[in-house]
Amino acid sequence: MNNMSPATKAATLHDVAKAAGVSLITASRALSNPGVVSEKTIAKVREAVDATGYIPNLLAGGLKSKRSLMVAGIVPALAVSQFLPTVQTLTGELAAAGYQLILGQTNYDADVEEQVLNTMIGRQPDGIVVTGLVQSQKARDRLRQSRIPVVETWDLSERPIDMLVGFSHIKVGGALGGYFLGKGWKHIGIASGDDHRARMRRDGFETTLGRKVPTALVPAPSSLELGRKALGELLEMDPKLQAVCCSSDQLAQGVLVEALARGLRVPQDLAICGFGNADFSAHTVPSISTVHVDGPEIGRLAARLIIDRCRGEAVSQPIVDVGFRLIERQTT
Amino acid sequence: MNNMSPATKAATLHDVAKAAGVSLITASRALSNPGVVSEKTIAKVREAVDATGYIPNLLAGGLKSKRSLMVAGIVPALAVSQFLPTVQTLTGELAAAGYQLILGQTNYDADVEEQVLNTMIGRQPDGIVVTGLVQSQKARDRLRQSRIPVVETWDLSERPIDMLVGFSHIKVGGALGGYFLGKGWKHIGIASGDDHRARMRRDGFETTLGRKVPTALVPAPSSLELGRKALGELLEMDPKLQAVCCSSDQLAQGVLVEALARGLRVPQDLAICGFGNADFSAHTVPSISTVHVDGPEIGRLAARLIIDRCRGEAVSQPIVDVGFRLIERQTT
DNA sequence: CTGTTAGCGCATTCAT
DNA sequence: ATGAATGCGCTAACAG
Repeated sequence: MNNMSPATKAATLHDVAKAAGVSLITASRALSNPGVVSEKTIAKVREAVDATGYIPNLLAGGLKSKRSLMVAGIVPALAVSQFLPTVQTLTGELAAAGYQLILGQTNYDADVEEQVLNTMIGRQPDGIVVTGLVQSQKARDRLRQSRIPVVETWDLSERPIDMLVGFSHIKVGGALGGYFLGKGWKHIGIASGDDHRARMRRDGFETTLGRKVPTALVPAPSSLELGRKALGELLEMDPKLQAVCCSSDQLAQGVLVEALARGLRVPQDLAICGFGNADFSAHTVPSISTVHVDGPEIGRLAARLIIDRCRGEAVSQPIVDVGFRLIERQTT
Repeated sequence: MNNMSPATKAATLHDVAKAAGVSLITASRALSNPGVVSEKTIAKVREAVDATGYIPNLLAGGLKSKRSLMVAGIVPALAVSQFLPTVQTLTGELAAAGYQLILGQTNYDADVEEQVLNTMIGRQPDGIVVTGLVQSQKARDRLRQSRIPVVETWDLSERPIDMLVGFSHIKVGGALGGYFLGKGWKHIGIASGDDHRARMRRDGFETTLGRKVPTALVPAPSSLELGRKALGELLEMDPKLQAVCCSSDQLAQGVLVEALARGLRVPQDLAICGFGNADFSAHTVPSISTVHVDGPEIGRLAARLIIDRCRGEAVSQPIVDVGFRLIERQTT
């Protein structure tokens, strides 16, 4: 290895070429397109790279080649655990293909979202992955105009900006409504975050039940604490409460804890259902019934779509419905 | 607003300048350094920006100005909930200052970490924030040589690569050990992840107790499920188990659930202590004793250090110990 | 206050 | 298989 003074300027491809005794472009090709360069030259260049400690400047490469090898990922807030498996898988799959993820947070605010997306476009990402549908129409137009591959996720729409991997929250709500109907519960409550997707599930739920349902709304991010509070509110609205439908497993766990603390038997006195199939839900006592969504798969597919598009391959199915699955456990 | 055909090439600063009837550089200054440009010119340029739908190419700007306005953030895995508040705050604070975060995941693997850091350096970030200390010596050397501001976090070291915001895991373990000693518990067990920092806390714990402690090791990421399993293992090792020290609140919650499921009274039959002060820990029944670490503050300080350094301001305190705090709740 | 010139580091033409 | 020239889009330096 080398032993350059720490103040030395970073080596450029120019330095590598000089050290290897070849031209700039040959060094470039040896590294990024070795197929067209002789073995011997490649070896020399490799050696020069080690000697100089060269690290390619991806900014410069991206500027010229129009491929930044970056993908923007937009979430409402990182701590929304709902999306974590998706973002984690997305990041990993992209990294495996040589892409890095730039993170943006919208705080559930359409104006911030628009702002963030603008900045992201300026970074010339090779793709943009958004959790949820992009709210602002201005941002949608701009994204479409930018010709950057876009994947909206965790929701369904007839007219995505470009591509989409998600599922129908209306249908989730409907399925839950049907399940609650089948159980014959009359005194039902909802504990729900007040974000867009939770509202849609609630709409689907109430539509299937054919009536409005008493609801405790909680701010994001939902948590065990808020679930406990929500149950308190719901019991005040309806002391005969038999079952609660929650917009997340965190809330459901809170409702469960509060119910047990109040001496209610679950599910005999109070049934509880969550959403998201969090890692803990199968292992609480009693275990939490919920709706499973394959978060990692959403991330994987989103990465696949972006990468295929970047490679110029035709994307045969730009809208993927990954569906969902009711999981019946002990709380119902 | 405009109504360009969607196939139109993206507007460049050149187009804006032409539309505004000024030179390229004036347009540039009107946008990035308005102080030195007349009101009238700025207005004209602003208008031209709207008309053309111009979005600055930050790749090009960064190449020339040597300020990419990007910061690399490295985590073992995004789903390690321990770090989420830090990363979320970091991302937010950086965004507020005009910087975006590029995410990298190491999967607790030193080779992957080295690889990821190399790629990151190639993106010319204005700063790098790492959770934990960088393991690979090669990577440390390279980072130092790169002259990029680096903040290591969530740990303490006499010789960080550059800057550091964290606390001593040895001391956390020591404090927990002292607390357990004070309680007079004899039959003690540890449920611990097998990552570097958890090991250090365990070392500190055992050192203070003056003996080895039966340990159930669990793989990352720790979870409620693994906590339940761990208690099973610990009870097999020592049926008289009185107290368990866990490396995360997720594990602690699992131990709690399993203990209650086995009919043990907590804390009378079994005391439990966690680490991290997760959002749920204060609200379980019984609530979980734990060690509080200010994750958001770590993110905020890391952002501050990077930003100050980028602005050329002297950083008076490159090593910040944010400390920790034992929180005694009902499980002890 | 505004403009001209130059070049960041690399990859895509073309040529040899 | 290798090389020379050109420019990606922007901003830092210097002029005026």
